[in-house]
Amino acid sequence: MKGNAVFKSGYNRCLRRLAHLPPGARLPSENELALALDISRTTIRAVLAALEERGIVGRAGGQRHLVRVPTEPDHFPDVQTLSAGAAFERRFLEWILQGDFRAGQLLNAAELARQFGTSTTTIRECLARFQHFGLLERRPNSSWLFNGITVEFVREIYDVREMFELRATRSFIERPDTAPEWRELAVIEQEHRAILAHLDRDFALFPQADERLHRIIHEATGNRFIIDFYNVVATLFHYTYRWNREDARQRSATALTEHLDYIDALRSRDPRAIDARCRKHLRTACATLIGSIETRANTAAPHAAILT
Amino acid sequence: MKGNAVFKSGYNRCLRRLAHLPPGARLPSENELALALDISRTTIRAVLAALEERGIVGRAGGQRHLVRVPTEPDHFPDVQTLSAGAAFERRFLEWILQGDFRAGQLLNAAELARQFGTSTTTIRECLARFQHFGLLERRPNSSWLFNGITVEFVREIYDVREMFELRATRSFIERPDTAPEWRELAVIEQEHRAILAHLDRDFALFPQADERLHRIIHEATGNRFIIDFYNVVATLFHYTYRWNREDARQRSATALTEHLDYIDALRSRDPRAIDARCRKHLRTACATLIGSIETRANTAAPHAAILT
DNA sequence: TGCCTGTTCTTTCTGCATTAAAAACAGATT
DNA sequence: AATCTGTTTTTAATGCAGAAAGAACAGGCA
Repeated sequence: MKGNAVFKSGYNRCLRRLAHLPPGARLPSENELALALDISRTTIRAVLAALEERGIVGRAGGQRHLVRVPTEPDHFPDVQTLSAGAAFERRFLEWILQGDFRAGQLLNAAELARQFGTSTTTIRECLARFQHFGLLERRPNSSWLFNGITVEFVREIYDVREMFELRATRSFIERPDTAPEWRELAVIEQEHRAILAHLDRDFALFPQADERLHRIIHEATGNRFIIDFYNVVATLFHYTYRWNREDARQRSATALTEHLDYIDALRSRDPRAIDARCRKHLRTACATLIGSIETRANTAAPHAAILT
Repeated sequence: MKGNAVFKSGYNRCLRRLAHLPPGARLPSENELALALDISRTTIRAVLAALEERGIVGRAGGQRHLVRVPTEPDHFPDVQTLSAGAAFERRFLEWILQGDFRAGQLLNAAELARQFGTSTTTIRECLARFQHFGLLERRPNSSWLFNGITVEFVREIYDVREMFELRATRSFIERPDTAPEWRELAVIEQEHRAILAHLDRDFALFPQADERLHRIIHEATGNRFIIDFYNVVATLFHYTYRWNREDARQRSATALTEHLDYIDALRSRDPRAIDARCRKHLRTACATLIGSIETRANTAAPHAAILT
């Protein structure tokens, strides 16, 4: 049966909203809440009914009011607020990229379903998405082949990424000075400087800043294929970033500095400077990733084979 | 239940193979057949059992022999040799791209399942694939949005395609003279000349030749993202080629000539010449496609709304 | 009239069951 | 020893059903 993730996430978000109200306050109308939480009125009604049930909300006639201020234990656990598919996607990527699963191994849907406690239907649908990432290959009427994050794979990704990002910078610098992107860029620059200023404390914030900068550049193209590709890249990097924790501080510092140069180049609107800085940064990033793959291959023993 | 498409396609391909043998001839072993038809021995055994049942194949002890030469009516209809998913994919693309379905309309899986006579499971899985094409957008817990082949969409595709193809030519010309790609290119060139020589009769062969040329170039990169993208492009073009039948002959002639120039440039290995010819050809192709979209928008009345 | 809540109907999500296909195993035959 | 066929065990493809979420309809009240 369908897991009521929308209900639970709505319930939690609704609680958070009520926490700001004083006890006794009138609740907003069902329509207002539905709009605010971006779920249907049907679901809001279910949430409100549950809140009444638990004595958090009371009603007089058609009007609802807050009975007591909700507390932390009133919330559902976060895991339950993800749909079966989304939850599996997260856990699966974590498992396959962080764990010891190696390129060339086969995955079977039935086993995964057992392991992750969901149905094969959900598994199949999600694995199909990863095909798109170039991570998995489907072999009809047979198991799935894990292609793995190999050096070759990273080269292919970066090859495309460089093309796309250079192309994106051209769209970016065509924006008029008044465009919101330039303001956003200034904010990103400040964020970078702030991290650099307290590097020892904050270097772990680098991935977010990185994602924000590259995303705004890619999005300037307005090209759905380029943006879609960046989403893939960002997802993969999110999960592979932690492969090599050594020098994380140093690597962040280098990348942040390269970013600042890159931002300067963008401001200058000089294509040559931009190309040079962008290429330089991407090459460093690519080399870093390849480096962690190799470290990983040498250190972690492949005691994988949980699944044949 | 699972439709036995593998069995039926194997059955047909097996028949075709037997048609070359004289009556009374010994059949190859199960293993050999399984390997040759690229299906499992289990399925081959089912096929052979069915052939015995129908008196096409007989057996003495463990040995099978051909009793009578199979004829056309012994085959299964082609439609049944496609898996539920593949069959739906084909019919759906045909329907949505050839029909009057317009950008911005909503699709719902339940209705499609009724219309195409398959289950919603299959529909969902396939629609997910088309997300990748940029054709559809999934809106969780709600219907699918058809983005359509708009002028904007075509511009985005060609923007990426130009980057990829220019990049691919660089890989291509790095191949040594002895590489099989150059031989294949020569064959493609001959094919082009042959079509041009009998243009009035053969211009309908152009799409195949076009696909073959561009594919060999893209594949030279060995980059899975580039090749995957070309697969998307090729599929879309396969279904949109027939939008504007006017001037099909003339358009093919232009493209074929541009291809020949492009091939010459590749042979010269001169990057500038290649870029110029490649760009020119892609711009023509893009303009042609945009032209047919506009024609289509003006002529075909949007009496679509089969689905709300 | 416009917004609210109550109700009903439709559609998606997701687990499960069933059958086709593959894979593994085992004895037989050359 | 290698290859063949017969048999059994697993796994993937796909339809279906039940519950959740969305959408539309309807009466009531400011």
